[in-house]
Amino acid sequence: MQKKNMNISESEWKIMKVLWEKHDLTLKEITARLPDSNWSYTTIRTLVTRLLEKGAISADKQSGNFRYRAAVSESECREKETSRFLTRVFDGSVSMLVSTLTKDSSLSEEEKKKLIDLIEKMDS
Amino acid sequence: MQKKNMNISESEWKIMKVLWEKHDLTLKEITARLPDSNWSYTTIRTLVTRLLEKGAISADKQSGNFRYRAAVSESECREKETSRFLTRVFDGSVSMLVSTLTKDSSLSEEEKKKLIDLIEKMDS
DNA sequence: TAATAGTAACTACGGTTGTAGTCTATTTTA
DNA sequence: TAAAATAGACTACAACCGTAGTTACTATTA
Repeated sequence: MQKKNMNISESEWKIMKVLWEKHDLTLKEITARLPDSNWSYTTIRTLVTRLLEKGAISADKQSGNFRYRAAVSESECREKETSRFLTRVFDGSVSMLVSTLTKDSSLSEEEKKKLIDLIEKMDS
Repeated sequence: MQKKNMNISESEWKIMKVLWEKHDLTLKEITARLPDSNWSYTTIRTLVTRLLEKGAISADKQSGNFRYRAAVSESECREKETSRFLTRVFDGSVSMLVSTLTKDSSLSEEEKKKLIDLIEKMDS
C-alpha cells in the first residue's frame, strides 16, 4: 500500500529473499524454501500477511491458492537499508564502513579481489 | 550487564555517539549535545536508562550528578552491527554490499578516493 | 455426502522501541 | 527556611516484532 519508508524486519527479510529468488509462490512453496527456519506454518503466514500489509509483496489468486510475489525490488530494498544503516552506524561515511569491512577477518581473498575489482571499475 | 548480543536501537545509537565522542557526561550535557533531536528530557533519560540496563554504558556518581560513559567501544559496536546488517541484507556478501555502495549516487568524489585508498592498502 | 485435510483469517502475547508524563528527593536560591 | 528548580525513579502506552495458536472456510477423497 504505502511503499514509502516501509520497514522490513529481520524475519521478514528472509521471506523477501525467497520471493526475490522466485516469484509467484504459494505459502507452501515459500515454506519449503525456508528449510533452515524452524518457523511454524502460522508464523510464516503471519510474516507474509504483514508484508502484504506493508505493500512489500502482493497476492494473487487466479486459481487454487494465493500466490505471492515481491512488490518491491531487492536492489531498491538493499539500497534503502544500506542508506539507513550507513546513517545510523557510520554517520553516512562510506569510507568508515569500508574501513570496518576491511578490518573484518572473515573477508576471504576472493572477496577482496572482487572488492578491488569493483572499486577499480567504479572509478572509470 | 550482559554485553553479549546487546541490541542498540536507532535512537539509542544517537546517545552512544555522544558518549563515544566525549565520556563522563551528565544527562544535561548529553542533552546539550543532541541539539538536532527534539527529544524531551525524559525521553533522553529513558534511552540512557535502557542503555544502562543493556550494559552499553555505565553510570558513576562521584559527586553531584551521575556521569555516564560508554561501556562498549564504538568499533566493537560498529563491527557487530555491520555483521548483522551484512547477513540480513546481503547474505554476508561484502562485495554485494560494496557494489550497492558504489551504485549510490550520493557518493562523493572524495569518498571514492578514500575508498580506493582503503582497498589498495588492504591488499598489501 | 460426510469426514478429512489443507488454506486462509483472526487472535494472542510477551518483548522492544519511540516517545514522554508524573512523582519524589535533593539542591539551589530568594 | 520556604519555594523553586533540577535530577532521578517509576510509570505509560501505542506500534512493531517474533512467534504461534484457534477458528472458519474450502476442496478433496472415501
